Parts: sequence; C-alpha cells; structure tokens
Amino acid sequence: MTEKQENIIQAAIKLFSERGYAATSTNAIAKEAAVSEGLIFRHFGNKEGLLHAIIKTGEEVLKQMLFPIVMENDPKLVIKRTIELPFDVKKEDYEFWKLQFKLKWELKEYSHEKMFPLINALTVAFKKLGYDNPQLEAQYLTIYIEAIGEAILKGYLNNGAEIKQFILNKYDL
Amino acid sequence: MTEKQENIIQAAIKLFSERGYAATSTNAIAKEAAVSEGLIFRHFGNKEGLLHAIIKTGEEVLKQMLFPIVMENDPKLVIKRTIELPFDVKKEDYEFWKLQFKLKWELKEYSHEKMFPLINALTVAFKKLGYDNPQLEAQYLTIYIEAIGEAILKGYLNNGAEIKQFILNKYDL
DNA sequence: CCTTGATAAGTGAGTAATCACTTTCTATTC
DNA sequence: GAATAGAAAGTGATTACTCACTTATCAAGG
Repeated sequence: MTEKQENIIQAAIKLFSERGYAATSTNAIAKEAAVSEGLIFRHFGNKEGLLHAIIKTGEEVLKQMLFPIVMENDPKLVIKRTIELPFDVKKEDYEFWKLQFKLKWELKEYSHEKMFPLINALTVAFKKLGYDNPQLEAQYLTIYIEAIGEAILKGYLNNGAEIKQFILNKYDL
Repeated sequence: MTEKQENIIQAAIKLFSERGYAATSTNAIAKEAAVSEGLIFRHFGNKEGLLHAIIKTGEEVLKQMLFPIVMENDPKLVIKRTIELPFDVKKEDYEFWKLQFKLKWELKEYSHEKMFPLINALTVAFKKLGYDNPQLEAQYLTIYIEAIGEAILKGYLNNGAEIKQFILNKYDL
C-alpha cells in the first residue's frame, strides 16, 4: 500500500461518508486525494473496487474492536464492554463509522454475520449469570448497542454519559 | 394529484428504495412510471422536489401511526403499542419504510424531532408507572424500537414474535 | 560503480454514455 | 379559449473509465 493509495482511500472514506457513494465522483476523490484520476482505476480497478477496499478495512477494524470482548471470560465484563463499545468511539472516527452504517443500507451484500461472534459471547455471558433467556438477551443487547451507535453518530444523543450509566444499571454493572 | 403524478411517486419510492436517491436517474423513474421524463419536472420542479414529496408522505404516515399511541391515557397501553409498532408493519410497506430509514443517512435535514411526541408520551407513561427515570426510559425505548424496525426491514430478525414477547415481558406487559 | 531492463506507480487528456433539466409542441378539460 | 397535463426531442454538463505515455524502483550483469 503506497502513500497515494492510502490517500485515495482516506479521501474516498471522507467523501462517501459526506455525500454517499453514488453521489461522489471519482474526479472529486482524485482531487481530494491530490492524485490523478487514472490512479484510482490503476489500483482499484473501478469505483466499486475502491468501495470494497473500504469495506474490507471496516470489517477488519470491527474485528479488532470485538476481539477483547469475545475473548473475555468474566461474563459481567463481556456485557460491560459491549455496552461501552459505542460510547468509546472517538470523534475523529465518526466519518468512518457513519460510512459503515450508511453502507448497510446501500449494499445488498452487507450482512449481519459480522456480529455473530459478539452475539455468541453475550449468550454465554448471560447464561453464566443465570438469565432466563440468554439467547434473546444477547440478540436484544446487540441490536440495542448498534442503535446507540447510530444515534451517537447522527448526533441524536447529547446525554451519552447519562444513557451509558442508565444501561449499565439495567444489567447491575 | 393526478394518476400519473401518483405513478411517478410510487415509481420513485420503489427505485429510491432499491438503488438510493443519487443512484436513481429521472429517466429510470419515468420509465418505471410509464410517463415522459419531462412530466416529473413539470409536477415536482426538480429531482429534489420529488424527493420532498415522498418525505412529506412519510412524515404524514408516521404521524398517523403515532397518533393512537400519543392519544392513549393508559400508560401500559402506551408502552405496549410502542413496542408493537415495528412488528405491525406490513410486508407490502417494507420498500416505503426502507426508503425512509435510508434517507435518514442520506439527508442532512432529516431530524429526530418527529419522534419527540412519542418520547413525551412515553415519559408520561413511565412516570405514571413509577419508573425511576421516566425520561431516560422513554429515550431508551424509542431508540430501541427504531432499531427493531431497522432489523426487521433488513431481514436480520427471523424470530419477530419471540423478540416481541421478550420485550413485552421486560415491561411486565 | 555504472548500465540495462523489467515492472510498478503515476499522469492527464480523451471518450462515449448518462445525467438533470429545458424547450417545443400537442391533447385535454373546465 | 385559456389553463393544465402530457409527450418527445432536445441541451450542456458530468460521469466512470481508457489509453498512451512518463517517472520511480530496484535487481542483475559487466
């Protein structure tokens, strides 16, 4: 991965996130990245190829975020870290994550399967803690955590810390 | 609203929902609606005008759905009906709602304010039932219900009835 | 240490197709 | 008979992508 290649990806993330995939021209990406337009096609084949490179990056980053949760043995910590997940996203990463959420609607191929390891880890955790229906509790929490992430990114949540504590209380954490 | 005008709106909902707003050409909409392309501009001014007509429709439909909940006095019924909301969406309306959710990401002007009446009604309901933090409970449930709607539309939820009962149990309903 | 040569990285002008939108004209309706 | 509704054929601008070409990198051979 050369420097200009990295520039192209960063520019694409920024512009796709701001304007959407279809509304962003390869010309605009080239200008933002300060490279020739042809270079985009040399490295990524076509516009969709560039998009796929970004998606791959997103999947990798998500895996890295879920790893310490899935590997945790203490069930209380598994739940606590899951809840804290969306609140720990840094402001400078908002654009990146907004794009990932946007793509969930824009792409047909986008699947929910990436969350399965988390759902499984949560199911085990809820089971250990003696919850009545660990499977549903896990599904419930996963959906909710994704929703909190969305709300934060869209700027609907101005009382993040308060909400976070509120949820932690619900699970006696 | 003439018949062809209605055809244009229905075709636009279908294509915007499938491909996204930016990726749908006015030419494609005209073909789908079986009208001349110029007619779109006669009636809606420009492509964005057509989009706004669709958004207005969406806001109206949402208001109609929230009305019986907001008007309800029995606090248990307010919460019950809120929870049931996303599960009552008919299959034939999926395209329409998918577009509404998609637009939340695509448009900057799209605001969360439409949900305020529901949040307020829920706050009152939770207060009546003696919940510790009615305001947060209302915010929490609203975010969650929107997320359930998303999951259903995306096809992530194959155990809808089970999840619905699970949530109702959480609120002793 | 320099030349050679092969490959990858990068440029920028060019292209056909498509885009949102306009104009001109005809049919319908009150 | 004058709005209104509609069709058809345009418009210039923008699109994703190509292509011929230049530059950078770097290892092998003399």
